[in-house]
Amino acid sequence: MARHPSIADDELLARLTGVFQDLGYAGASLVALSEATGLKRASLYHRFPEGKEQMAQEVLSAADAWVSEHILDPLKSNDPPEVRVRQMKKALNQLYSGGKQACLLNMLSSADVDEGPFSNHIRSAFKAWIDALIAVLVDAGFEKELARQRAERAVALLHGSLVLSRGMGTTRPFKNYLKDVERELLG
Amino acid sequence: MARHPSIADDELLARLTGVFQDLGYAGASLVALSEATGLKRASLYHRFPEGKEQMAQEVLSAADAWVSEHILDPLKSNDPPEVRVRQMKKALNQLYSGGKQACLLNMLSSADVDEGPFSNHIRSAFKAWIDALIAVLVDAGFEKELARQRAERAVALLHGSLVLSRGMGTTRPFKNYLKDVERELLG
DNA sequence: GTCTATAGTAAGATAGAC
DNA sequence: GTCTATCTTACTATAGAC
Repeated sequence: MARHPSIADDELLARLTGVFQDLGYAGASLVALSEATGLKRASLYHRFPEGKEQMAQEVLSAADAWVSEHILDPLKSNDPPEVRVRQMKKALNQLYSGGKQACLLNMLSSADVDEGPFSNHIRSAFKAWIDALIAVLVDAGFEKELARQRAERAVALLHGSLVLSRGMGTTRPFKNYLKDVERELLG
Repeated sequence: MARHPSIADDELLARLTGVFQDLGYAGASLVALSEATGLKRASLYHRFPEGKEQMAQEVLSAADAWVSEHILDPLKSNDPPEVRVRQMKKALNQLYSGGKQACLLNMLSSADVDEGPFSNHIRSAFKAWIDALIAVLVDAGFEKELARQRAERAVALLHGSLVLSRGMGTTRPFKNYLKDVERELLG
């Protein structure tokens, strides 16, 4: 028996994502990953032969794909800047569960001080996000260097609001961020 | 022999701090802590009988003391608001080594999802910081609710700039933050 | 594809010599 | 106060039955 997956790939990755978001890479033990997914450790190794590192890599890739579809692509659309930013806003609220979930990029940075297995991935994820925002701001009429500064600031503020939300045990900082992000960028 | 400490308490705590900042709580193994301090594991247990958790607690307390002396007290002084903020700026640059070091509060949050051993400490550290900034802003003439929002935003932006600096492998976000923090708060 | 059982390794922690 | 040596537990990973 059990010749078929007891959990779909999407759901599996979502559960793993949650564990890495909550505990970071070092803190995400196979026991925790196993309990979160309902799969025994050996079953996890069947799906991810290279173990925990592969799980984190695939979790990162899945997050990348989600962000591309729900955030970056909309930001690159031909809609007016305010519309594009508002779409990002909705997606961010989903991505971080209204401020209850930490950012994967922050939680997986812990693993690599100098050059870890996720450094390149994380760096390019941040860069892609900032670049997409720069394009929106340039479209909105901002001079390029100012656009870069504002975009970088908006991404920093987002991640800081998540750090603060987690640290203070309230989603208020994140919610305030969402409320102000449009003005923060375009105002 | 070896009847006297081979490393002073201050230096010891500083080294431990660095490890927790780089690796987080779960990632900071006793081997890493031992190598960073030059003390064997058994010697670390002699100084911290309750082990790793005690080390992290004392590291947090030492950071608290440093922040109180170099940031919070100056913020509570009678100097003009701009002077107080400029003092904070200098201290922040030291505390985070110009953006090369992550924030301890962020790195130790990973350990506790719901209520971990550091939650209260972290929460009150954030709160103390924000409250001190609120007082400065109120002194500068801002209405209280606006002061709270600006203070919280400045703290979030700081932590986000550190997340971004680490993730992108450049201290630029942090340096930009420092450059703008006075205007961000009082402008 | 999932499981139980188990190997192998690294982690946290202690005992006792100097 | 620091060390070597050791213990115990937890973690990562694999083997093989179903």
